[in-house]
Amino acid sequence: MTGRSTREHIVAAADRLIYRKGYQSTSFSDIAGAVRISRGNFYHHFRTKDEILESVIAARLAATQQILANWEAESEHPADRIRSFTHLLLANRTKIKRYGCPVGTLCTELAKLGHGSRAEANQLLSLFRDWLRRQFVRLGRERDADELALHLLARSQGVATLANALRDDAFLEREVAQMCDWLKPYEKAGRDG
Amino acid sequence: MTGRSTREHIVAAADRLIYRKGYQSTSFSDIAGAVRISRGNFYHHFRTKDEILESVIAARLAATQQILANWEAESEHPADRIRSFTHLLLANRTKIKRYGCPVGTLCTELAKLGHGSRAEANQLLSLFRDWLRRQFVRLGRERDADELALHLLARSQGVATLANALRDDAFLEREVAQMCDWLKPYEKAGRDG
DNA sequence: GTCTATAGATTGATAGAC
DNA sequence: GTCTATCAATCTATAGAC
Repeated sequence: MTGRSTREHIVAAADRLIYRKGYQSTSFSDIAGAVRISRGNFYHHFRTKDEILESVIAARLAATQQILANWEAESEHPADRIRSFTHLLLANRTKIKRYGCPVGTLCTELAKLGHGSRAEANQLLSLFRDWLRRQFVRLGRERDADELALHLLARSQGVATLANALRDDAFLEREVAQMCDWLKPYEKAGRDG
Repeated sequence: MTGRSTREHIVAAADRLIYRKGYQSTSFSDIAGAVRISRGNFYHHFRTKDEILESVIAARLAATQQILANWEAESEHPADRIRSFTHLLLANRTKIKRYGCPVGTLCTELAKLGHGSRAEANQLLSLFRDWLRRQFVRLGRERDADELALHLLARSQGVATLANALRDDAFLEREVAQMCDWLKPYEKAGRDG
């Protein structure tokens, strides 16, 4: 029980607040209040607000890679792994209904702000995209694996956006089930091949 | 040629800026600069920034209803009308790649801000939802017309989100084509019934 | 109806004591 | 490493002259 460093506390609080309120709406005062430190103490750990964002994105990238690695460890068959991805929407349903997808909403906000960390935020999408692509390759879809990955990514983004706006549980469950239905033909082909 | 009133100019400029930069990022200075009036003059036309947002949403609701009415006038068959909806993504591709979907990004931002006009922004989604639902009813899908409408709405939201993040034209065209493919079975059933 | 001037709050960021 | 005090800029909003 070493306890996390102040820097780690700052990143964790900023991560949470940026997800809930958005980057621009999250002020130093907000983060300072959450971490219980003074605003001035911030600049001992980070030079600018943008630097905090960079650390938050880096932390999310690391966490995402961990999730993807876990899904690979939990299931051998690619179709099961892809289902783990779609079920993220169900596992995080409460937060998604309240705050949307943490990846999609950040990418959208940074795009509108013309923010310099937009590319780094997009890497979060790329992690899922590349991981899904590899699963479809293993299902024998080398030819269109990336298209299929982007299709599923887009579907889940759209579901998160509408689930957030409408706060509709039935819709969310229905769409996840449909994504799994959509996957079935590819799964069969994978087992055949 | 009566010319638009100052108030209309303000709403038009705010609409454009809110789409491009987001609501929170759009300041009175930004709008004043675009309309070429002083900041103080604002408050002769609107009491608060939130009131401008309300007017912008009202203008978008009116414009959306006009678009839907046009689609109905242009095509008699519901499937053709639904295709008009999906082709919005192509017609507005340049803006969507830069700024995302004006409806989805506004709903997402207002949800994160916990803004009072969130419900009004969601009415923009409802306009599309209800209109699509009516088209599916006319295709003989009374039972699941609303589900189908939400499905298509979610798909288009996801496509807009990813097209914005990735700035990928091929992806956008591919997904719109796939939405049209998805529609075909319902269209046939509609013609049969 | 438009302007200038300014209030009052908050923002990101800095300086320096402890 | 944490604090208080403060700066300069920006924001929404108001008051009042013209």
